[in-house]
Amino acid sequence: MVTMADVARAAGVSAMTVSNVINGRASVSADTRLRVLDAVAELGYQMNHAARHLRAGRTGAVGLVVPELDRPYYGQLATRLADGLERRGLHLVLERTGASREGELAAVSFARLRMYDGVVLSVVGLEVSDLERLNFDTPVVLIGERPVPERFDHVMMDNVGGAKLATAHLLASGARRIALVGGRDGDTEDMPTLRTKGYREAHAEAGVDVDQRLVRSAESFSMRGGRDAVLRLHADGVAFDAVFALTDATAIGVLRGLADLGLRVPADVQVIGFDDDEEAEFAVPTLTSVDPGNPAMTETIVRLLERRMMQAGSTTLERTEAVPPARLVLRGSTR
Amino acid sequence: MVTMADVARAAGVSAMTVSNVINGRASVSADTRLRVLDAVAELGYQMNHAARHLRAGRTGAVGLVVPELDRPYYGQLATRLADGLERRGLHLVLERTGASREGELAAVSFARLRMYDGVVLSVVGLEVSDLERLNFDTPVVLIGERPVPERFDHVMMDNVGGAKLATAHLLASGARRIALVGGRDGDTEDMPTLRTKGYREAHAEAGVDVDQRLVRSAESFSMRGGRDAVLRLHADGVAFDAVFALTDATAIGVLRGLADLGLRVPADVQVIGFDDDEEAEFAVPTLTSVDPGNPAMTETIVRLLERRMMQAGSTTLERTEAVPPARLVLRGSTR
DNA sequence: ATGAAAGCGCTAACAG
DNA sequence: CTGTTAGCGCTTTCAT
Repeated sequence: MVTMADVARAAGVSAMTVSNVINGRASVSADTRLRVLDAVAELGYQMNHAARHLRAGRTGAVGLVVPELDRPYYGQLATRLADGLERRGLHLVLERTGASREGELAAVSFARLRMYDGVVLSVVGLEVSDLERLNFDTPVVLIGERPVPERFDHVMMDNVGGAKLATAHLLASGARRIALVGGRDGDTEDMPTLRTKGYREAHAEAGVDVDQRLVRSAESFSMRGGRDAVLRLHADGVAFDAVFALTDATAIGVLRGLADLGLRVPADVQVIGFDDDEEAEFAVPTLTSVDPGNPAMTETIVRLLERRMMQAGSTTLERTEAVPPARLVLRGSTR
Repeated sequence: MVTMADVARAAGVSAMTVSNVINGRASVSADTRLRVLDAVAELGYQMNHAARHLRAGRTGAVGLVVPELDRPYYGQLATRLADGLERRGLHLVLERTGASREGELAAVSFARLRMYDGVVLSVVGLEVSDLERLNFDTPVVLIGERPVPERFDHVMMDNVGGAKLATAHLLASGARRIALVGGRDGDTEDMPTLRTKGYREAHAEAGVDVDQRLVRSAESFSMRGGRDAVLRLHADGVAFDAVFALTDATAIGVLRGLADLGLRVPADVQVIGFDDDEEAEFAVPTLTSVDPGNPAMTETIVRLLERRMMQAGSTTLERTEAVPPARLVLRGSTR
């Protein structure tokens, strides 16, 4: 292990000067800087991040904590965030919670989050009370749909509005029996409940009744969940002329299920998803989807994080709750 | 900030005893343990990982470093690895290199990798010489297709064999003009070159000539890259009765491109991908793909990593190069 | 079964 | 412009 002290000795300076050179701090003579850099190269010195972190409290990394690593939505979000952060000299690191609020998360993850200068936390499945306990002073921006404690910045999608947009479009194009795949009526303000609310509001405004059997929960918001739900719907003999799937991944599964059933999209059944994942543009047929304003969300997240990371004890900062407007992107799965 | 010393004071013991309790080390009386745990709960103490890391050299985290965060293959690999590692009490953290071997990676990432107890590194775009410089003693398992320095464990796909399998299947089913999307002839042993080699070998064995115009590079191994390549192929007036796409993401793009062109799959054109991503099962039509032995790879990676993490100075360990056998998974995109 | 002392490698604060 | 001192919060080692 080569330490700064080793480099200092080799260059004939103090460890402090090495530190100053490595961190590009002002006031090091060009000559000294060169000698130090030579020594660094010669010895193959690499910074010990743990030591810097302990002493300076800074890691240079931002953590993005999501429920699952294999959902396109999160992968694409991570990419956008990583791009935005890199422009500001920060490095993105991705972790998963496993979407379960149990043990692992509460016990391990919360302590781990202090490894980062800032954290973007997707709160699917976490209770407000869990978040209350998050009492370290790392800047945190929450994303996702659950209600969150007052003190956190929160960036969320317009779930109700977006779902309403999608449903209204289907109704306007003549659909009268719109299956809601992944839908759920409940009193918790989670993603499925909110999008279901938008679905119902659109129906109410159009004066169309909702057949309760059309609202189908899915085992997960995955491709498999979408396909299985639509196959079950059909097996149960429930007729439908359109599907609003609660996520794009689910919608891709729905398209697959409809193909299994020999139903044509959009001729027999129209389909709309939510998220505007890149997959939507390449599905067969291409998938109409609700764009929740992904670029705006990214921009906002980075800005909020940066703001809190600037100010150390940022309790004075006003708390922001941002909801970019949703927008419908029309593609081949609707008429 | 609540430290161990604070907890120790509250519990009327020494910091050392707190440490022993927290780490579940033996030899703490049940009574003392209880008092310490009470104090921990009361004060809301959370371990400072940076300090532990600096002192003990252990983080409990394994890093997976991949070129891109928004490729299904890597997301799914990460999920499998995280599952495997969690069973052994380790935590997976995902980082991206951006697939460029420039600056950022060499300068920042290598030092950052010491943040982990072990590292799984996907080496797309890295040169052997870069890896040689990776001279910290963190256990590393390399994945990906580039040749790697002697001292690293390496888990790779059977690129040549898998590509040969796919191509041979297409030839056997009567295809005579198989477009190779993403293909490239070269002398570097990278993924495209190796898969192209398998494609050519299958042709040679079947005694079928390859029209050089059928070997098309793609801008990237993404959906967009696949679609664009197939559209260009058509625009150039090159006839083809099958497509072997170098990755599943590329193949999904190819399916989209063929739909744009009004070509039916598999009636007019058969398609095979590589990776056996979950997407293959849900594409329209479902996608025949080369399964590189993903579960076996995961298992091997975890085992190799664990082995080196057990042994501190593991230079004595024999180095392993693992290549699980590839297998063709037949689905609806082939006849 | 518990504690005291020392120090991991770095950098803030100050001195020269 | 450069160096000295001290200490971040934990754990290793050795005593008791």
